[in-house]
Amino acid sequence: MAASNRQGRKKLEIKKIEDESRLGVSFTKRRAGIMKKASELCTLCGAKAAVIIFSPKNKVYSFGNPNVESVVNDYLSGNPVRFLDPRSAAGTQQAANLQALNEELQRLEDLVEAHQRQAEVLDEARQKRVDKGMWWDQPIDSLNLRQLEELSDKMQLLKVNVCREINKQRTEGAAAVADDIPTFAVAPMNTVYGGDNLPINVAGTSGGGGAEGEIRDVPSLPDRNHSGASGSGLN
Amino acid sequence: MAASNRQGRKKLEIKKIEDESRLGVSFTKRRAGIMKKASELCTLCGAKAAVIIFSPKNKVYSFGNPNVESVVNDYLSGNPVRFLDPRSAAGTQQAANLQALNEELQRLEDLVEAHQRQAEVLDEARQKRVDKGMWWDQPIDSLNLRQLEELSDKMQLLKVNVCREINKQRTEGAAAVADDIPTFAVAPMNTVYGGDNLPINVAGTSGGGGAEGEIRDVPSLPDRNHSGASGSGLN
DNA sequence: AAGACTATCTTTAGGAG
DNA sequence: CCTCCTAAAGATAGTCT
Repeated sequence: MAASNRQGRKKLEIKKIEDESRLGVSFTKRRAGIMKKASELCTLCGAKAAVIIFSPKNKVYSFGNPNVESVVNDYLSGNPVRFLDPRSAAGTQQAANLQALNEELQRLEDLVEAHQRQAEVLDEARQKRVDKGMWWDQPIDSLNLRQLEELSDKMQLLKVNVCREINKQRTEGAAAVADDIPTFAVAPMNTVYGGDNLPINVAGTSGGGGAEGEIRDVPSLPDRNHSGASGSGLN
Repeated sequence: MAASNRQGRKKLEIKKIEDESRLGVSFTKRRAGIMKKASELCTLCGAKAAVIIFSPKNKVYSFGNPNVESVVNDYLSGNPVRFLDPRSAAGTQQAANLQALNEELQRLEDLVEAHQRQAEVLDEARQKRVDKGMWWDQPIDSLNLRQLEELSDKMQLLKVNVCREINKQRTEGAAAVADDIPTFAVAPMNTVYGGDNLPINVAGTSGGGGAEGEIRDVPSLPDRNHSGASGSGLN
């Protein structure tokens, strides 16, 4: 009914909306829009895509074709990781740090590999023993256990080194960043920040206004078939 | 240029585009559109978001605010815990890096702890059973084994993330920070850090773009399923 | 807070260079 | 592969129910 004097859309500057209630409405509308666009892209072009959005209140919304996990997985595993190149910092103290870190990483990797092999062997071996009715043979997992502990040790070490390395880098570039940001530490890492005791999705980003975002464009990588589509209820 | 008979937009059905060349053009345009929308959503509403798109030819494109890793990590772990005050470096790229790294480190710590506990329990339990003469009880190490494999997976992931973060921090500083609307500039992540590009992951494409895609909306933590033994060792 | 409406702004198919 | 153009299709801010 009514007057036809309805207002139409007004141009909106792309900057943080301060009005909470409008922000919420816009968020909902735009979120839906993005999801729709993403699904259209998938349908039209046969692309695989994932969209993950955390509302300002940290609720999660996501879209994925064929599903989020698969896409994220491919993304993660498709980004080749190179060890750090000490040469780029040749002669500096950093070079030494990187060198140490690299060694740590290498050892870590070796361990992982060894463990994977070990796991296979273990499984196979046990299966074999079981098949033969030698289900009592058990010294095997004490070995397993030792490896596990070694692994833990290595991880601790890695963590320490990474912390130290990061701290060093941060101090060096302090000019730009300024301020005394809490230092990375191995021990006191339990200082929970964020205050609120939300059971799950809490994000402490509060103050941050920035919204630059990062965009990347990587050459390629073949992908593997992952199917599956889990359905999930809306909330 | 003769005729000014320019055609305007035509309605397009939302179904797979068969014409390869048109598909490519549409893909490019729509992909850019989605990225833009996502960044606008982040700016307007202060949301965190990540978009990952695989072209039909499996090239990867992504957007993330504050960065893909962080959002994906939060999505995967469902519990963003902050240990550093993000505000101290609010808005800077470093803040994002530190945050992501911190998350990884926390997870690492948790893993180590869990495994140490596990190791103790295992050892104790077995000892107890052995003492009681129940040396036949062995289902225990099948569990052990599963955990081991999961651990390996996580370490792999950890390594990836740590490496990337470190590299990012090292290369930063020279990188001009484009202000303004996030330019969808290409940041060649694959640029060699260690020397050369190694062949990385493989995966079968099977362009089957299904169709639908899955949309989810959860206030709580999503499932953390990511089994799949991705083959190949990147790195 | 959820829909409906509408005027307007934004995206993009198709085509040309 | 791009960029630019046009005009139609689509998304949506503001408003009212």
